[in-house]
Amino acid sequence: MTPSFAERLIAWHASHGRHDLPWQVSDPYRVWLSEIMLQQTQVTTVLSYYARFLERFPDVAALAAAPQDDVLALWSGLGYYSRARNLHAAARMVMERFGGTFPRDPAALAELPGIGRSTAAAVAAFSFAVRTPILDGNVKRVLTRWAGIDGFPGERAVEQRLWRLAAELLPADAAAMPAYTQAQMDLGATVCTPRKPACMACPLADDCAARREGRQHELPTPKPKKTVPERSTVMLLIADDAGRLLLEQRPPTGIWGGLWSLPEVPTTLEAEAAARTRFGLEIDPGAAGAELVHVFTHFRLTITPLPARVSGHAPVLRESAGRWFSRAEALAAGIPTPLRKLLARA
DNA sequence: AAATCGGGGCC
DNA sequence: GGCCCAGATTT
Repeated sequence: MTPSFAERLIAWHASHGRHDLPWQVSDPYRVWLSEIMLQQTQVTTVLSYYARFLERFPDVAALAAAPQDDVLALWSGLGYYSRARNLHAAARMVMERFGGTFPRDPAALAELPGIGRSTAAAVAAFSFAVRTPILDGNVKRVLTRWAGIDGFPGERAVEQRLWRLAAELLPADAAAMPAYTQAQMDLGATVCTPRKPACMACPLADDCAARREGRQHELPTPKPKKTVPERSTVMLLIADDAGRLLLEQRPPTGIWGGLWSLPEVPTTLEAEAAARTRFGLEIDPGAAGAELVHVFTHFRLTITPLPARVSGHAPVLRESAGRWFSRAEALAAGIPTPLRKLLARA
């Protein structure tokens, strides 16, 4: 009798899986934090952020008690800043609704902001050995290949089929859930990789549909692609006599939500008027610096940096709309990556 | 169902 | 330059 899907994965994980990751613990706070950081972010990138974050916020109570700016500052550079805002909000909900103790029910976990079905399942499986399936990018890749499932996994029908299959393949023994869940992630990350999968090292190769049909490189079916729009903006580097820069906090939602960034105008022509109306500052713009291209998933942003010196005050002074940051203060704050690059230039 | 959210690693 | 990554939320 050949071992089951789950049995083979667990046996493979025991000898070939990753066992040294810092979030491989049963503390739901640490598991949750790692899962959020690992959403769309690779393990090697997360490691240093995770250590720094835990040092500053060792438990959910410490995180809940912190100001949002502190949380965003530690998140700066990781991207998808709604993750940080949701993390903070969820910490406060855990304190208020659950007295600081994470629920073990995946459905309850999924009601916390930033925790979807798969992340909730991962937290429950790792922390409490709940018998519930995950379906992240790794698992989607493993399952579409092993079962030979065609169609983009982002489509509802395909995704539903994958969830059903993931549930059917769960190990019988709930105690095996932490190892089984980790095994799926590790197999996807180290063997069943997007390019050049190491099928010779795969415990599922014997009955893998994609391997049998030579379709490893066709599955999962890629997302239909579209052309990305181009956008441009001018970022004002307004400096005072002390050389400090004027930053403003971005709206809580949207791109770089809640982060501190440079004031922006559509074109250099609007710079002086914007400084006057928004901040009550008279400025003397210099020559525009070299353009900086920043690529997002869904558009390309060309940034023109425009340095300017404060030359006086308008009748109505509104510096409260912004805040003066020294270079060191700016680098320590929650700022988007392009600003970090601009600060590194001079 | 599609769009919105970033940034880094990798080929 | 394109694709990928331990996705969730909004529209």
